[in-house]
Amino acid sequence: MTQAKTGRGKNIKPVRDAEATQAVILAAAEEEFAQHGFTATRTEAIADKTKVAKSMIYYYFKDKEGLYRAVLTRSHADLLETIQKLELEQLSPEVALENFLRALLNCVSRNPRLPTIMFHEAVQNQGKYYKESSSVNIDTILIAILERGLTAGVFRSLDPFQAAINIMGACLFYFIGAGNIKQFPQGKRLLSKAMLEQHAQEAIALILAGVRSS
Amino acid sequence: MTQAKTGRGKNIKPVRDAEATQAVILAAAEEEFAQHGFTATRTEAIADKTKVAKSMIYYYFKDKEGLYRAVLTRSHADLLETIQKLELEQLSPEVALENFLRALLNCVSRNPRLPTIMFHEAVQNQGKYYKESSSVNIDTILIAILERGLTAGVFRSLDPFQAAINIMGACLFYFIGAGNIKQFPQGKRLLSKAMLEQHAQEAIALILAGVRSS
DNA sequence: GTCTATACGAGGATAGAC
DNA sequence: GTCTATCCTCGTATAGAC
Repeated sequence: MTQAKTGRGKNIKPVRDAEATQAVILAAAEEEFAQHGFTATRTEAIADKTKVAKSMIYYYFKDKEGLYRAVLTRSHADLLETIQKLELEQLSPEVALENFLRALLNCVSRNPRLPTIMFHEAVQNQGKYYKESSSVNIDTILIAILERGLTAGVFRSLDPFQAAINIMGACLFYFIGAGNIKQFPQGKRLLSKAMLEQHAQEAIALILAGVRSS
Repeated sequence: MTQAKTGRGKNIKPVRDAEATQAVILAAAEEEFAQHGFTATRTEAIADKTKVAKSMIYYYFKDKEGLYRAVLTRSHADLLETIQKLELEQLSPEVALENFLRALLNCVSRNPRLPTIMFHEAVQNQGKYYKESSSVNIDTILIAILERGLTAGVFRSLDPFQAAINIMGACLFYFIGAGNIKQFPQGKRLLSKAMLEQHAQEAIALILAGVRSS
């Protein structure tokens, strides 16, 4: 997609690649929306980051809201596909749960902006756009796994709905709190590869131990 | 503090109570900041909600940022005091953990805006104001409990730092996701008294089972 | 202490040249 | 397709009467 720039006489500027430009805008928008949410994000901040003109946003995405929708759907679709590919219904509840968690954590580790995007959407917009962008959601999938494990007797007695939320929290809060947490004295780099892997391990261990029966 | 209004001739308006006005503004601001975060909150929205003039915000709190700081410090202090009163160092790690969780969940159940305020602060402002407003933080307290339990051998082998974050997540994500979650088909009222109590129970059970050794 | 009216800057969106 | 220049609304903050 990103073919060679059509740089003739002048040294850098003229790019002229519709797809590339859109991709660049989307990437920058994702960062900005992830940090600030819809309202507080400035279109100019996105433009500055991309080094394309602000008006390109309106050319490709109509307005700020259109761009927001685009970011939201893309992020969410990415996560949802990954999870659905696992075909968790085929597996035993314990294995299904572990695979689910591993995939989820892997996905958000690759794109740590995802949790904060969803968070902003949930809090600021009360899930308005979120709802539009998908019929199925991942919580439902997790609930189903927990229910199967309950009836099979491999999980301890718990409320699937409540447990699903708390499990998601144990996985995702890390990314949401990252900004705050890095202010701590020890000043660890939470999004380094090593720390992300450790987080995945720790979260999975906590959850599996937390739901197992006996 | 909120003494009788000095309503003479006219039917409602003239209140003239500095403390009361400040309190009203603070309460409204807390709601708005909790939903929208600092930047996206409109001072006018706060004023509309309070039915006092917008300029009162500037009179009492200098500017939007001053008001934000006030909200943040108050929320945080409330939570921190509650936890510190427990004198957890005196207790065994298991009991300390359970009391900690119970107090935390009780506190945020009474004020469900607290988690979203802290979250916005973490994500949008990277914990800038948060850091100012307190030297100690609750995560540190939780980490200490986990470390004590580790050396005592009552908790399974885990990383206290990582575990503390994930535990907080299991408790608080419920409130952060509430906006999104209520869009679900079943449409439960997540902030009803019954549901909040169930959440506390479920979260505590999950965490205790998750950290216990053997 | 409280209100109304307003100044002023920031930011979303568009026009039109290239 | 991309840019620059510009319009105009919205939102913070202040002035000044009561």
